[in-house]
Amino acid sequence: MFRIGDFSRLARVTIKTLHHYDEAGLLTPARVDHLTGYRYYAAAQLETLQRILSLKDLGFSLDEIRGLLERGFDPERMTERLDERRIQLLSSLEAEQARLRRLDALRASLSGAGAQPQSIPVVTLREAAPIDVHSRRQRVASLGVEVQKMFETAEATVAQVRARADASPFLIFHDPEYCEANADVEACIPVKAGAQARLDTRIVPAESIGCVTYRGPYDQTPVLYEAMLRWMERSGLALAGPLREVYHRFGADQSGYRLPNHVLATSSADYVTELQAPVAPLVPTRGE
Amino acid sequence: MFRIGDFSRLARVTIKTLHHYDEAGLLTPARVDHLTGYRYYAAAQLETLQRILSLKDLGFSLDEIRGLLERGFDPERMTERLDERRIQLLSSLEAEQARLRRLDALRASLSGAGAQPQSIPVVTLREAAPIDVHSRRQRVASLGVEVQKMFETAEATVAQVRARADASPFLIFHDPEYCEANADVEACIPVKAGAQARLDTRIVPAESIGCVTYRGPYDQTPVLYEAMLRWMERSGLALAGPLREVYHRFGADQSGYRLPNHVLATSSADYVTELQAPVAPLVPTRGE
DNA sequence: TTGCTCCTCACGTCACGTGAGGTGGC
DNA sequence: TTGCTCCTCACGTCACGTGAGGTGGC
Repeated sequence: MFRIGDFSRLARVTIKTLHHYDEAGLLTPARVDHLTGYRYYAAAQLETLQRILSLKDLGFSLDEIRGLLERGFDPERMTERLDERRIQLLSSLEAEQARLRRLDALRASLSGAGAQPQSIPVVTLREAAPIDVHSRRQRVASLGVEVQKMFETAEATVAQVRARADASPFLIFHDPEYCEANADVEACIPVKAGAQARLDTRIVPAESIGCVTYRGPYDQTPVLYEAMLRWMERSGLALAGPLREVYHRFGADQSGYRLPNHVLATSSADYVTELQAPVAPLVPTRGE
Repeated sequence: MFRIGDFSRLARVTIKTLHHYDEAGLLTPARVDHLTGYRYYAAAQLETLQRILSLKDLGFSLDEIRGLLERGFDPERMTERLDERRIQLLSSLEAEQARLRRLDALRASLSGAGAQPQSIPVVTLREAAPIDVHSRRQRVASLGVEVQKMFETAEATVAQVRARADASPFLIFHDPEYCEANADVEACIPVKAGAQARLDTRIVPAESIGCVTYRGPYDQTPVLYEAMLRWMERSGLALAGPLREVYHRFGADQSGYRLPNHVLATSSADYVTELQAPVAPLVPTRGE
């Protein structure tokens, strides 16, 4: 039998940790003195503790460890849990590597001449979920009235079958380079899942995207597109799909459909627009 | 001005996060209605929020971010912080990769025939700090009385100058393979830092070591040595220095010196011994 | 007897999440 | 007027860390 202090020294954990494992029902002392409350541990419990610490090191929570150890040892369940953890670990490894790339990018941009608060990126990287849309695609002479018309008719069509989802409409630029004249564009209206029966829909797939949001008239897009490209370059990312512009707040005609008030702007100064660029790492990430 | 709900949607954070940043003094709303307490955010604050999120993503705490952003932008301080974070990130990346190797090792040992609770390793990996010792090294015919004598005289020598540190004595096996006959061994007594003036000392350097602790007579060492080797192989680790055995609780003569009671055992059944193997990854870890 | 070990509350950490219960805005 | 948005407590999360204040053991 070991007193808690000796036991903790041998296992190189704190007494508080042992208290905690006792409370959590993970490792109950072999004997507890009824009068003094002193905890005494058996030599064999040193091994149990090491197993607990091994599993904790692999990233399991104390609850999971209790589940894995308490009712006998089930190698199959253990294998399953390990496989789950493996996947989590791999993706967190990739995430950390991406983080490191972004950190290096920021560092590099600071050591350049124009070190300014502007160096801290406003572009954010996120994983976009797949989204159902009703869309119309065509080539337009310029990004003006023609595009507006595409959205109006698409909105009206979706409104007729009451399939509008509560998400912002967006425009996809299908040309390899962003261009404003003679552009191949697709106007997309998010629709509810399950609207395929009543409507011509397609799914915009899940992607990693870089995003920047800005307020004001649309003429800022080219500037932000440049900023986006610089960010991608510094972050070690490459364009992996067509660019798109999401309209969070905008002006609309509303003939044949109705939009909630909070998405409508009366002045172009109040427009809220987001530029999105699907991206993929230039350096392929190491997986298996 | 945006209401908090719109602002949070645009930035893809929760309202609660904005509340939290307000409380933390990180991002105070441009205007707060005195009557209703409603928070209103300016369009320019969207950028500030993105910068905050960028830095948070790189792993900075909210406190650190406040420090970096609040009193003007200091590129030098930022660069310093980034460099610190870079080091942390690199080492956590290495740790995660090692974790993955250990997970795979455990997984492999489970799919083998003898899937048993024993598969969960009791060997633990840790970083040992450098340690000052007084030692004597010699070749001994067997690991018995001769070794004991080495420890007794070393303890007595250390005791004379009152330089004993509160740590367990250990034996280093200098032969390339663990052997019990005609072995080149070194008995080490931990001493206080600053004892070099009065005593012949050396420093056992910092190392990554695999450890197993057991209780009972010394005859278990060979068995645990085997277990240690199997663990190293599965974990992708190689022996990187001489093996050692640490005596946490043992029998002693105490002629010419005194040990605290809790390290003394009256029966060999109560001995507590730890086997330590300095290790290094077989696959060199990727750094820069 | 003295100092050391151990005990049980109770609160803190970090970045929010999750209700409860209530009020303002369109 | 109704439903929606927003508000402020207040407590929970996870694996312990950090005292406070007190008692047993050698």
